[in-house]
Amino acid sequence: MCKEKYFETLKNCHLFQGLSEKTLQEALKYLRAEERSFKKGEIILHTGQEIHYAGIVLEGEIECAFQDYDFNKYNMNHFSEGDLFGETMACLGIVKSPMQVCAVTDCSILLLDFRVFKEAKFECQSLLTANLIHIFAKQNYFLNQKIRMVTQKDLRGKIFAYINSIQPDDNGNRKLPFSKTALSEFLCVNRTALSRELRKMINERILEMNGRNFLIIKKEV
Amino acid sequence: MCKEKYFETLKNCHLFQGLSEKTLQEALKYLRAEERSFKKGEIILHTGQEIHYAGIVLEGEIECAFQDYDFNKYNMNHFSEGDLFGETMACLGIVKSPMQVCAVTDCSILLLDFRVFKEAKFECQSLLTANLIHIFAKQNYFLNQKIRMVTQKDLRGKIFAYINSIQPDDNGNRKLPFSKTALSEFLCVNRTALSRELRKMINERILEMNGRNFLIIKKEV
DNA sequence: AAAAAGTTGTTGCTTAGGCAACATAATAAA
DNA sequence: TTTATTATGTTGCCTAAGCAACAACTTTTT
Repeated sequence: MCKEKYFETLKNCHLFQGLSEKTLQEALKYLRAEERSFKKGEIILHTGQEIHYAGIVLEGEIECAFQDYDFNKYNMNHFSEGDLFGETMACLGIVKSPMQVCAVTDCSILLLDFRVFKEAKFECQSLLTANLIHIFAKQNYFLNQKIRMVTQKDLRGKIFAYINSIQPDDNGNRKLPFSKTALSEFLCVNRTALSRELRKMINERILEMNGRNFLIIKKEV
Repeated sequence: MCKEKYFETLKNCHLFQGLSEKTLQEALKYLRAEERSFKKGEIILHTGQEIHYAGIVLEGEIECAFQDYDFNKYNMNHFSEGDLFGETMACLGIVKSPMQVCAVTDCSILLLDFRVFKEAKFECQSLLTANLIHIFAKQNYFLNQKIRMVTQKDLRGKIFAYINSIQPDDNGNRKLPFSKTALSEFLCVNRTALSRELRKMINERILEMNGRNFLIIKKEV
């Protein structure tokens, strides 16, 4: 369970706002709280690693980032003492982390089992809140994806990130859900530049395009 | 209250998942649901307009965007039938909308008063969920801001968007909470390019810089 | 079916900004 | 204090991608 030492930090954490010491203790038990320590530079959560927990930073600094095949790092977020992280994945029930969490300094983390939030009771209000939480988590996830796409360093990276995010059908075809003009707006790039880059990718046999259908031929290594 | 016509849409909306027809009716009453219609191209919510409501798209398509002083549009999100929007602002209690919501096609919207979600009951679980919702809303807001920054079309725009987001002290000074190197990572730009652009802005007397302290002299018009 | 509105592709021109390569401060660690 | 380490600034080179201007095609509206 949680050490006395971090009590103040927890009381100031938004998640526990308004709770008395006694109920805080109950809440921690309810959430199966567990403390972990990490050294500076240590990876707290690897890309692809399974997660069932959210975490609170008790001490130190951590950061959250996407990492590419070519080890480009896309900075997403910094967390310091009292911050909650990982709640999106935990609430969405995504078990394989799409990003990496890493210790910027030596730090101490409190793990919380967020699966309990999904045990909704069947009266109207708690159902609504459970649903709302799910919506938030989804929206959050979407925004993360969007940031990931728009921060790719070149147009090709953005295109790839987007097309990859579309679920392929049985033949590996990925259908663009809207016009290419809309895609350029979504990716915040110039439409004609998008058109040009797509042409290039097709000429280089990286991609096949048939109207709004895409087929990835050669994965970027 | 809500027309029969849209009952199916509402039942398929994630917010109301798991509710019976009867409880759905109760929930709508509880949330003070009101229907509104908009024509294609019409603005549903202006930048800066006061909001106390979230909304569900009953019919049609809408889009959500930041709009700049120079009328550049930063596409954020599309919503279609059954989608919930505006919940972040509603939950955060931000009354002046930082973005514009606009009808892509003729549409029908159901307004919901989300202030009720904040009437937390004082038992542990409902408090936790209320807090979690707040955290989500904040995180969401943050991600929106971040997208807004990284999608600015030039470096100067990104810098401006970032510096503006820092609360100034009484003298109008804005203190960078981290190193400039970290800023370049956060904005996903090249560090040396950032350094160069800051130099330019200082030479043009747009900005004053003193270590990590910034003073905006001339606001972009 | 005609007109209007929207989508897609193409191709020059131009430049913002990424990158490399360096120097110098400022902090932190030994 | 000395030595690492990390932060910051500068500058030249070069290319990716924004923009304008156009043509052709599709879809929607009347």
